[in-house]
Formats: sequence, structure tokens, C-alpha cells
Amino acid sequence: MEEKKYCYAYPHPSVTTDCVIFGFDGTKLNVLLVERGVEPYKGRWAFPGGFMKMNETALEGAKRELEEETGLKDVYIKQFHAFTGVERDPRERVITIAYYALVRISEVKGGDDAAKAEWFPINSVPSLAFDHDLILREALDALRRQIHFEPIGFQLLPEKFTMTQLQHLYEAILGVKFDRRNFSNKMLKLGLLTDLDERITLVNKKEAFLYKFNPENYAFLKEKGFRLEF
Amino acid sequence: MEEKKYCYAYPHPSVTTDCVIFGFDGTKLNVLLVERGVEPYKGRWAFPGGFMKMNETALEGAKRELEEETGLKDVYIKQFHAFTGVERDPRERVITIAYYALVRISEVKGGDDAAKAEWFPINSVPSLAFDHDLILREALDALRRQIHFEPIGFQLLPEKFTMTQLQHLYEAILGVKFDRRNFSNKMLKLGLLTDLDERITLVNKKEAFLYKFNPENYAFLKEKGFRLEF
DNA sequence: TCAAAAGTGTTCGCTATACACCCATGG
DNA sequence: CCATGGGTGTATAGCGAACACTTTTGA
Repeated sequence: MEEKKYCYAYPHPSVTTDCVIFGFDGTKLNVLLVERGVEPYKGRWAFPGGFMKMNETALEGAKRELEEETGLKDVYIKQFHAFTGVERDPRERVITIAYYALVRISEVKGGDDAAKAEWFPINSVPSLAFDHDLILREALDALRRQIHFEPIGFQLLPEKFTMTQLQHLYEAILGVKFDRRNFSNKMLKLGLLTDLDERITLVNKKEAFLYKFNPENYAFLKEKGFRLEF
Repeated sequence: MEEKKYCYAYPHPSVTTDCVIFGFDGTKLNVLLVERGVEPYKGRWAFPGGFMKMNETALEGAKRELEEETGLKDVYIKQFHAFTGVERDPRERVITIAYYALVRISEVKGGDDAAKAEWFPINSVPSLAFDHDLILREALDALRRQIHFEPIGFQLLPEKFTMTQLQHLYEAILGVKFDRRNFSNKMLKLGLLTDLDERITLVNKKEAFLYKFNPENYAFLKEKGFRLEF
């Protein structure tokens, strides 16, 4: 029997952070899941997460989990909801503060954890542990809403990318189709892109222009207030 | 010395819910604050809040606090952020899950609590207890963002209202000015309003048309996806 | 008589959207 | 030779934004 030495006059819940890690494979939006090695829900897939420590904020905890799982620091990460269902963990009352992160799949190293980790396209995610099915739905909603206010999509692409890649990313996130010419015109008019005057030879020997995100212009646009319309 | 009978193998934080209650007085957006009667921050203003109980969700806790303070049930309430700063409460580690609610000031009854409660225009809020200054800023940001996706403003107006009242509300929330004719045209074209074919005599004996929010049309519009552009 | 507030339509410019052809490559 | 995918420009319709005068009342 473990020793229970932290005592309070009133019951306290456990607090965890969970991290929905999004990646883009060039065609589809993916999430990184880990397979649970212990009960409850042993063998089921879940989002990486863990207990918040008493000397760190939830954000710091989420970043710690993210780095343990991917080796990445300094990635885009955002709190989107706290899940507080009374029965969401069968062991004890656990609330979780959930974050989503946007990473480049190619930069992800295998996690420190022994736990098996795997990317799943968001349309092919199996039934998850705990209430993580709900967490995924809410994360997607939050991502789709946030993309109207911040050009966060760039966090999912390599530094240099083609217009078609960018379009496919927006189509994958928002679940819609755009006209190639209109998408390109709108994006270029926004002024968020730097044309690198450089071409890449694609698999089919076609040559495509490369662009990169222009953070300076973004900061300027944000200052005077703007919205991404899609 | 109080008895500490709830014990855990690892330290657990306290979890509270706080509720930013917005009301509209016809001209300005207001928040309801309560004066703290005990230390810490005794005598300072703060948002109503309290400890989450082990058999209720954070949302249920926030609704309970809201009803205790205003007598109101079934109001619009939305979780917007969890605040987890390590030092945000000097007594012990406390995280708070924060909600904002939209109420009609005229329907608010004095709270059950002995605590003094008072409405403050958002531009005249004094320095608040804990990190509640930050909570207010985040609540306002969240409200302003959410209003682009949901016509939540109606929750702050009486059932019947004039176009000018509605315009003043949007101006107060978003901090901008609109042209009367353009605002009216846009609103009517959206189809969210029912024209009551009824007039009200204002204080200056002018006659103004009355409208009400049309939830059926809203449900229909939401179904096929729409955005409020302001 | 002056200020404040409500009712009412039109014009202009911009932007969103729809749309087609050429070219190079690989199969 | 056909399918795929990238590059490029225009025309139209609808929307956003700017804008003025009249009327009534209270101060």
C-alpha cells in the first residue's frame, strides 16, 4: 500500500495535461497517439499526457509532455479546453487541461517513453481511451476556429513550401476544397508570404515556386487588426 | 487546527471555478464583481467563484456560483480558459477554470451571499484580487472572438429590443462604431431577426421598431455554416 | 432655436468567385 | 497519346462602406 502523505481538509481532484499533437503529411491532417501500457484502457490509444506538477503551470506541463514525446521544443501550443467530467477516469476524480500543438512530422523524433507512438489521420482514429474521442473533436473545432484569427497553418509545413502544399493543408484542416487560382491570389494578396524566387522540382519533374511564411508582415498585419477569410 | 482527512500519494491542487458575468446597461458592457470579505485580498473586488465539488463538473460548479450570485438559471455560459499560475493564490496551489456568462442586468436579483456585489463598466474596473485582471482581459478576448461565430449578443438584451440597442451592444463589445444604416441593413439581411411590427416609444418620444432574435433561423443558418462579419 | 436621435436608399469600388487553356512529364 | 499537375488572367455579381435629409422632442 502506497503511503498517502499529502492531506487536505477537503477532497482535491487530480489535474493532468493532455496534448493533441497535429501533424500534416502533405495530404492529410494527423494526430500523434500513444498506446496505453497499463490499466485502465490498457492497449487503447490515447493522447500523450500526464500529471501537472505542483511547481509548474499547466502550459509548462504540456510542453514537457510534448518534448518527452517528440523531442521538440518551441512549437506552437495552445490550451483549448479543460475536461472535468466526474467519471472520466475510473480510478479517481481527474480533470485534464487539454492543449493542441502543431508540429512538423519530419522533425519528430521517437519519444523517450517506451510507449508505442503512432500518427493517425484524423479520419482514421480508432476509439480512444477515457474521453479522448471528445477531446479530439474539441481540439479540431478549436483549431478550425483559431485558424481564422492566426495563420497557424505554417507551423505544420516545412520552412519552404509550395502554394499547393499550403492549399492542401488548409483543405485538410477545414475540410473544404478551394480553386487553385483563387487560393493563390488571396494568399499572395494577404502579404503573409515571401516569394523565395526559387523552384523545387517535384516528383513528376514539374517545377513549383517556393514560399515561406513572413512573420514580420504577420506582426504588422496583426497590429492593425485583420482576419483570415476562408 | 482543522482536520485534514483527504490524503493522496501525490500533492493535488485545489480547483475552483470563476465566473465573469457580463451585462449590458444600454450603453456600456458591465461585469458583476463581489467584494472579498476575507483574506487574502480582503476588501478587493473579484469575480464570483468557488471550489468545484467532487460530484459536479466545472460547468455545474460555475452555474451554481452564477445562480447563487444572480438568481439566474439557464443563461449563456461558456468556459474560456483555465488559469494555472503557480503563485496565483498565496495560500496553496489553486487552479481556476474560468467561465463567462451573459445575463440581462434587469433580471439579476441580489445574491444569496452577504457579500457586496456591484456592476462595473468594463472600462472602469478597479484593480482586482488574485489574477482576476488577467482573467477579465482573457474573458473579453474570448467574448469578442466568439461573437464572430455565434450571435451571443442577444443574450444580453431584453427579449424585445430596438436596432439601435443592438447596435450599441455590438459597439460596446467590439469597441468600434458602425454606420446606422449599414448595421441595420446587414443585420436584417442576415435573417436572425424577427420584425415584431411593433413600436416602442422611447424616452424622447421617438418611435422605434422592435425586433426579437429568431432562434429557428439561427439554427438553420448554423446548420449550413455561416459567419457573422463585423 | 438648437441638439439629439430615428427613419429611410443609393452609389461606388472592391473582392469573392467562377472559369479555360497551355505546357511538361510519366506512364 | 493520355492523364496529371502546375502556371497564368478575366469577367461578373454581390457585398461593404460611405453618405444626407427630414422629423420630432426636450432642453
